[in-house]
Amino acid sequence: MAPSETLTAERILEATEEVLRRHGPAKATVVDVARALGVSHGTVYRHFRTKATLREAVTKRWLDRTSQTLARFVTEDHDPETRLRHWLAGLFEAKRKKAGGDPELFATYSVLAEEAGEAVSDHIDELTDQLTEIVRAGVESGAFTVADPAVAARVVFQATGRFHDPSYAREWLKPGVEGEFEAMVELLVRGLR
Amino acid sequence: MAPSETLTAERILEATEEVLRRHGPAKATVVDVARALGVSHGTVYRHFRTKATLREAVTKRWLDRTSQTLARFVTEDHDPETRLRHWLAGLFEAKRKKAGGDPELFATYSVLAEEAGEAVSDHIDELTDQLTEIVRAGVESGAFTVADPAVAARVVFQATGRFHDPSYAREWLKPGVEGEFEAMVELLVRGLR
DNA sequence: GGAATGACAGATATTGAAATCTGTCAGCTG
DNA sequence: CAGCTGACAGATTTCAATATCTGTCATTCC
Repeated sequence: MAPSETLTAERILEATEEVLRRHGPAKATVVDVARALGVSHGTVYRHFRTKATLREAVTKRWLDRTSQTLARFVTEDHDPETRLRHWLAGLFEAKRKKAGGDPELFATYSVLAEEAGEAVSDHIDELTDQLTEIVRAGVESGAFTVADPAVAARVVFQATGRFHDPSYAREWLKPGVEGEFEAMVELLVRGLR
Repeated sequence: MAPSETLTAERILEATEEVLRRHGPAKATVVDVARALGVSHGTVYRHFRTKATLREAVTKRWLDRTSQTLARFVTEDHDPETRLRHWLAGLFEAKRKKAGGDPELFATYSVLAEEAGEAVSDHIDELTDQLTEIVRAGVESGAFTVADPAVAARVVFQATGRFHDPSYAREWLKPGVEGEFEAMVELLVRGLR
């Protein structure tokens, strides 16, 4: 019962990510994944009903990594405004690092995210919930003044889209983005106070 | 010297738009444009050096229509905050109307805009300049308090990207966008004051 | 008997040959 | 002679035949 002999969903997802890294989103097939695992493709279909399901699962896994990284800023030991600034900076930083560090893999996952409508909107909901939590704390402490924290959080998330939406990834390399990001956060924080 | 006998750049652009409307961005060829005008394609090349130049010109023409629509809000007879609100609402309205009224043509121009890097960034510069003008007036009247109107204008433009960037066009149909837009403008205006 | 296999049908992707397009230019035309 | 034409070379696109892939399931294997 060595791990290499038990075929789990997790092992399939690892192999899928590897195949995606190698072949890219257009050419990565279920047959490739099965080959990488040394099983027949029918076996992969026993764990994931369709290719789309498999892709969505691997995408969700990728998105969840970001959510988890950011979760710590929500409960951080700072005042709400600082937590908000850290959370936004953390989101931008995380995305920029992913995009800059392995551009091909990032492009691959951007394509997958395009397909995986629900996984993405769930992810956005999760991030917005985290933001809402911070804004709500700010309202309670009197640092922020907004009618509805959930609405304010969504607006802040959307306003900063340029710094986390993958379709703007190429902008993240330009000199001056850092300054634009600072100015954006400044304006939004002022609007919340 | 009837207009139908004089081949001007403008007539070529009209024909190009018509061909794009009919065939879409992928299949619209210079030969099609020449055929629509009843001339040889060599003649079209006399007015536009390349197909890319022609496409960029027709894109610029399309973008300029929006710039002109919005220009009137800059000098409108209202206080700066109202002008800002009108300008932003006008931008959203104009884009949404274009996208909703003729989705295929909008999709066609979205593709063209993707290719025409410089025409688009010029257009964005022009819109940002208009916004800067309004923000500057607001700072002078004491309605707004910002260090640099140009920076603030760019941030406001970027923050509202979701409501004017063509890549978000499908979001514009969802119920509730109107409310999201209002909330966004509210937060930004508060941040500027 | 529960998990894995591999043959299969229909859908999708690849390939290479033929058709069309882009951009040039020498010559025609009014 | 200024503006237009159409033939041309090289690049790109189309199309149809071929190969591969997706998803199923009767059978095999441990």
